[in-house]
Amino acid sequence: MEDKEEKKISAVVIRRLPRYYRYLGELVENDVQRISSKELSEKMKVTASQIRQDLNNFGGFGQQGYGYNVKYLYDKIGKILGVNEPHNMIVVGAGNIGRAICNYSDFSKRGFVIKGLFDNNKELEGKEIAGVGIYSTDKIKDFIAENHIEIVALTLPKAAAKEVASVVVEAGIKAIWNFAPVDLNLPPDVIVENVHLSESLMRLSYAIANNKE
Amino acid sequence: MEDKEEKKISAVVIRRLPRYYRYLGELVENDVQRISSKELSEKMKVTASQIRQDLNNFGGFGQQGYGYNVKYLYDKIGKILGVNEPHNMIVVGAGNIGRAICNYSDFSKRGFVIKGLFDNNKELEGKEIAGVGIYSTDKIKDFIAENHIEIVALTLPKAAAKEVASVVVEAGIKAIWNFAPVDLNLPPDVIVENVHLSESLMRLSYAIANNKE
DNA sequence: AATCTATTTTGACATTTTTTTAACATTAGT
DNA sequence: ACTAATGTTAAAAAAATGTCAAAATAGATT
Repeated sequence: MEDKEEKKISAVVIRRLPRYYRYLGELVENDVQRISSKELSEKMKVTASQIRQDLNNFGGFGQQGYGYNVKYLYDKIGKILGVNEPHNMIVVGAGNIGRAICNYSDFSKRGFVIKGLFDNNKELEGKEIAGVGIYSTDKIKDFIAENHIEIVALTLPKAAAKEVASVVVEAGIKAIWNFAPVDLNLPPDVIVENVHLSESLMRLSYAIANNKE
Repeated sequence: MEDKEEKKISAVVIRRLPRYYRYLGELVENDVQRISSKELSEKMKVTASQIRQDLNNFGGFGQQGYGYNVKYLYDKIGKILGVNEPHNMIVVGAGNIGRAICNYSDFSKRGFVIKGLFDNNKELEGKEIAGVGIYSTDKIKDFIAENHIEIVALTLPKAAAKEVASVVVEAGIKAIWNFAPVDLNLPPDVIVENVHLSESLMRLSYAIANNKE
């Protein structure tokens, strides 16, 4: 076994990285050259120790007595997160959320390129939204093969989401961004990132009910 | 100090509750009367121990030798999450995400009642989306006071989100559902639930980059 | 320009806290 | 009486925090 190097990074760490990335991006924009874990921790309201610990999972990006070079660290985290190279993506379901994703230019800035929007509504076929062409759902499989699609966003009702999920997995897709309120049970090598708005809202309502101090 | 009963429930537990609630809801729909933590754990792919542990944070809802009564447990969790009584809500920002929220009927089923949609675009004023009236942003403060609004959803660019956040907090709002890619730094008694789509997508791209096994 | 000193700050590790999993005694159902 | 399954306690694992030696900087001094 030559996998001695493969230390698995825990999910809680990964969950924090994009936030670091966002803050560092703002610093880059403001031409800040360097930052210490202490300073960053104050901005972000986490402990400096955690920031250093998290970063050291991937190697030492800082320098003692100096801190971190902002641009360098930003690029490093970007690379870790895989936003240094483009990812082709399609969206299935041309409802409001599907359209919102197509319209949201931040994704393409980060290298997430939306190649097509799919919907069962025949009337939409041939039209486009924010420059993204709309196609009939039955063309998904071919489209995936022909356009090197890596990510499929599902913005559909739950039954439809399940169906489409198995179709695209058959077509070789390994990454699904799921907005339907359902757990897609897919093979273990398929990654599903869920965005469950109802659950998010319920957490908020829990907090409201228990906000007495 | 008479707060001896106030054991703080950890955030990871709360994060799991809505998912239990969803599964139990499906069981209710399918007229399932009872379920054991073991059975539920197999469906949900978590340990039975965790389910029991989580539920026992709030008291014993089950019965030894029997399991849990589905409907009873469903209602109990619903009550814990605060979805047993309605919450009035407004959405600020009539872009795609704002409209998606207004259109999504599941929220109102759960008692989240959208009373108004606000936008700076004067042309939208007076119109409505999915039965929700659209108003000018400068009317927010009065509207909150007159309509007993509890939750404000912010579906705006980050600068605008920050501005509106401080306005609504001044108006007494304690719960914000934030879709803008920014950390709203608000007083500690104001709860912010973030939905950061870019961060979600980056976690997916991290997983893609590290999906070799 | 070189050297010294005080200060800063990382990376590593030790400790503490939290979270998860396992074990089991107890209770209810069959 | 036997089985099933909870609630609870204990153990294990994971995560967060605190500590500190080593390294580098920045400033002072020669």
